[in-house]
Amino acid sequence: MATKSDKLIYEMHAEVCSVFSNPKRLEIINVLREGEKTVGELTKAMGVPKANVSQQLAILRDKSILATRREGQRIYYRLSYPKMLRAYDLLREVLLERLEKQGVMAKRFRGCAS
Amino acid sequence: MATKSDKLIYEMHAEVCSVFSNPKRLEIINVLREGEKTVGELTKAMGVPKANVSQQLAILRDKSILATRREGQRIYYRLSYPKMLRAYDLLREVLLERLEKQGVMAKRFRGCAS
DNA sequence: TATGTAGTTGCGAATCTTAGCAACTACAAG
DNA sequence: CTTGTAGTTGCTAAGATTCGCAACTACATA
Repeated sequence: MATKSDKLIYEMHAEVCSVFSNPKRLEIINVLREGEKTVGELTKAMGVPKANVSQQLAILRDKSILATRREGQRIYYRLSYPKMLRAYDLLREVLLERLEKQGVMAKRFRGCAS
Repeated sequence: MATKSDKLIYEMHAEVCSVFSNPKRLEIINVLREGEKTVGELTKAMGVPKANVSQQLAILRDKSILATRREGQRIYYRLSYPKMLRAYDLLREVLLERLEKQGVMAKRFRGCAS
């Protein structure tokens, strides 16, 4: 049986993972893969209101997934844990496998050979 | 700039990842690591009401993260994508690194040498 | 000090998630 | 057909997330 502290770990684990449960946060993480970026650069890359980007950045910063560096007026964001990128990629692979499997199913259903 | 179909991929990616954003689902995945289990076994292992476990299983099944096999009255659940376990482990490592870093900080703050 | 640019924060409304409970279906054995 | 065990589903209240908007702080330059 799971102990009380097991439960606590699962909760903290879920908190870290929940970083990945939002498309905008995933996009931020993916853009930061190339290296550190300012809020303005992220905003432009994503085509999303600055305040909204800043809110997502705050969530990532609070979970210490991102670190920052100020340079004059600009604030540069970067990834704190490059390991997250491996998890990101693995989960995207799972998505792609799933889509392919479903695609094959859809084709079979429609009676296509290829 | 991110295209419309990029956005769609990010959304589907987030959907897959959101599987990890709940402690009970993480526990289910972790228990299934040992091999397939019935709902009753999961319920016992987790100490959570059966209906609640079943709901989480339904979410995982709908996202095709889990597959099932019936045997008499019992239904066995198993992981469809073992890759998810690697992502699970990587994200737990991130958590542990973060905790350790914070632990070190806390110790420094309290002035402990070790 | 005043103005502009970069970024953050607070708030409210709409939406999604979660958990508990009761009622339900599915199978097996008598 | 009835009873028991295994699992699922529908409903609902409480709580969490998300997004847009306006107001805010921080720094630089004049």
